Amino acid sequence: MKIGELAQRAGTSVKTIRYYDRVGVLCPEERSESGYRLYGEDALDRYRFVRAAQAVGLRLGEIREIIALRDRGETPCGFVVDLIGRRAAELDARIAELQVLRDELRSLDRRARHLDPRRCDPRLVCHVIDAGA
Amino acid sequence: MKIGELAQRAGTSVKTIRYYDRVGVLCPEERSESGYRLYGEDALDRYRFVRAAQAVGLRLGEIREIIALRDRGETPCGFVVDLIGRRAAELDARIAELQVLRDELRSLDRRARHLDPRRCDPRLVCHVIDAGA
DNA sequence: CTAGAACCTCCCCTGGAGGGGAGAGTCAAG
DNA sequence: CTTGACTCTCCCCTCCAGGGGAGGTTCTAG
Repeated sequence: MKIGELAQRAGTSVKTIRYYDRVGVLCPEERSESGYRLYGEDALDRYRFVRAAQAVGLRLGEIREIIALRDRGETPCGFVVDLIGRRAAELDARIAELQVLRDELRSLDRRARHLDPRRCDPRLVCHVIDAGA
Repeated sequence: MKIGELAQRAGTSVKTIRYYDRVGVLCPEERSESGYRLYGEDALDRYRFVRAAQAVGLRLGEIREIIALRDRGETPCGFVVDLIGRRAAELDARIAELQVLRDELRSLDRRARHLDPRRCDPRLVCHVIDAGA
């Protein structure tokens, strides 16, 4: 199967499939004499795996490592478990940061509603934000 | 005051100050004959305002708009309140997304610990992720 | 007067996952 | 035989807030 058919059956773009080849997560089985990428049926499963892994927040570089382990005959489970554990911890930290920021915005918002714009200090750009700094 | 002194007193880099000029959030009062940026004392307050606005998640383009309103003699409060309200709503949405993702990762993690790597289907890249797809 | 510090503009680089398009080769049907 | 669809590689562009450095002025202290 050539790249166009794979892209269509996978419901994605030719550009994406080429990009996946380039970063090493979905390489063609072989090339035709003229250099066309040729894929087998399993390319479709591989594509779905890549998407599933992306959907849980893994980056293509990490997905490539998982695939490389598998291709070396090792079971990547341990690596994957580590990876998702770390990613979950990172997410926790990120979520906490965003919550702090959101709470700050909410309190700025509440305070701003009690401020009178006419009592703005003309020397400041905006007392809503200056006051919150 | 020239750019180097401003950068030092503000505790930032010359590059950053030049960048702020370029995007229009902190422009010099004037230029010397030789083209050097010359700043007044208020540049320091302006700088702090920009940093405060960045700290609550506003982008330089938005900060520029706030400053532009102010420079046109309008009070940007309404605009700012809208902006932070929208940003807070965006953050809520983003936080919810990340929480979903994190919960998914946690459940993958829990399930993975009960799987036996030796029972991995060799045709799959990784049953941990495939199973979660 | 001269060395070196400070300043200028201009251009490329980062990271992630591709998108857009140029220019050229290849393949199938009419 | 030709046309049009498909494919190839290569290069630039996106977003964001700058960082790095080249190559060229200008200022300042000794």
